[in-house]
Amino acid sequence: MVDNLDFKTFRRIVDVSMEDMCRDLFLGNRESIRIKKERVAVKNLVKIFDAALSISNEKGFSAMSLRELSAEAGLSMGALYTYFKSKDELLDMIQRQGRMLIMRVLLNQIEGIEDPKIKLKQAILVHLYLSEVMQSWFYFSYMETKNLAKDEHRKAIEAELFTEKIFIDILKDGQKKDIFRPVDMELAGAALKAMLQDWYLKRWKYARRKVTVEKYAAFLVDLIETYLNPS
Amino acid sequence: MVDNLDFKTFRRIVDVSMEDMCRDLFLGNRESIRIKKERVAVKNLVKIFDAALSISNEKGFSAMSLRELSAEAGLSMGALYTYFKSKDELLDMIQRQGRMLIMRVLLNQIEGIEDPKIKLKQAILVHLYLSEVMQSWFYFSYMETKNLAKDEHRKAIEAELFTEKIFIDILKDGQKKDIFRPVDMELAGAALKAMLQDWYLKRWKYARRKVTVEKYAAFLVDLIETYLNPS
DNA sequence: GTCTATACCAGGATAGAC
DNA sequence: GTCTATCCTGGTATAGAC
Repeated sequence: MVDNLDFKTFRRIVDVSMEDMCRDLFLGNRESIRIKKERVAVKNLVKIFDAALSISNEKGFSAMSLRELSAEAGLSMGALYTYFKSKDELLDMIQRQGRMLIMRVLLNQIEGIEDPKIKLKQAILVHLYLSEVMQSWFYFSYMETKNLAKDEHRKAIEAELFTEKIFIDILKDGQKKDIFRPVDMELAGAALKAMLQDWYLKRWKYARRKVTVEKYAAFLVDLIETYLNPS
Repeated sequence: MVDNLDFKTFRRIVDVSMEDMCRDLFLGNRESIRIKKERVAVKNLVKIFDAALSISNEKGFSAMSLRELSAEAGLSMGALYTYFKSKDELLDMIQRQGRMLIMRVLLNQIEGIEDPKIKLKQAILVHLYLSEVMQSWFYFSYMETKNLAKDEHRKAIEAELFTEKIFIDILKDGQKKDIFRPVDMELAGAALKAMLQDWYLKRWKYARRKVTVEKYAAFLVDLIETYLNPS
């Protein structure tokens, strides 16, 4: 039986940062990025991504002008365009890279757990902690999905359904093993997903009420377990 | 003891439509709207609002050009500007008018109910049914809140907290009367709100899975009642 | 690799004819 | 009340100097 994963431990064992994300991006797109030195490229990509998320989450990606982005990132317009070919491509890059990172961490942290109850809890904790560390990315991703080009839009929807399916599969497994009572697990999974998303979509609200991520996690686990307990 | 409000009945007894909303808007802003004939004004406002919601929900309000809006609404650019002074004002108008309508209906439909359990159910049903009828407005409102000017933005946040508080108050009342078990009602209210919002934010998902609003409502009531049942 | 200067176009907004 | 024609700002994108 594994102990509860707490937030501090999560941060220590899981390597997630803007820098990692940008390094992955650089290594995976060497051809299309005109800058060749890794140190320089990663440093600037971090500045660009940070600035883009910060401005976009304030006023929306399409309302962000590249002049603004250039000022906030501390790079000239010309320099920006050595990292991406168009504003739309920048949007795609941010979304794609974030999705990859999330999938990797989430799957990684729950694999090998057999007990559905423990696995469910672990998945909830990892999802919440991830969205706590990468809040600006999660918020951005949610809000800007509909502005993506068709192909990327489709992939974003698939990713959303895929993570939801991870939860639904755990729930169904638990039901088969008579650990959870028989309810509509598709709806339960959707509801769970909605509450997980609320954590990063309404961060201002929870911050104002001084709700920590661990308190929210405990509440969520309690709620879902109470609902699923055999009666 | 009241019977469950079903969706069909709701549609019959509650008068909500774009036209009503636009008539209210016209009557409340006679001075600032340059058109004087009610019939003409309301007809065109409906066309403008419908077009604006449809385009914005596809690609975002700030990405919608007024030329596009003018084409979709079937009015010239010049005509558009007799109904609002600027694109930003249009955004404010839509948001403000929708908020008023929702408050009116929601408060109206739950007032006078004493039993917390029945009142909670009624509030959930009314919220879901309202967002079903006005889905495009709810989606728009959620997605575009952050693009509002400072003052309207503040009001939108207040409205969000106000409706949440309606739920939290019912929950706390039930707890005081020992009908619900003692849990953190602020968190329960927030979670409930998140699931209510998911209904209009992820409509495509529920439509694809053929989940009706009444099925979703029943699920939500079951989930929250199970959680709150005294143990 | 990065900057400045500039091209070019689309956007919001309005004047004035009908 | 509505339309057409036009203004002008500010947007994305790039060329070419350093």
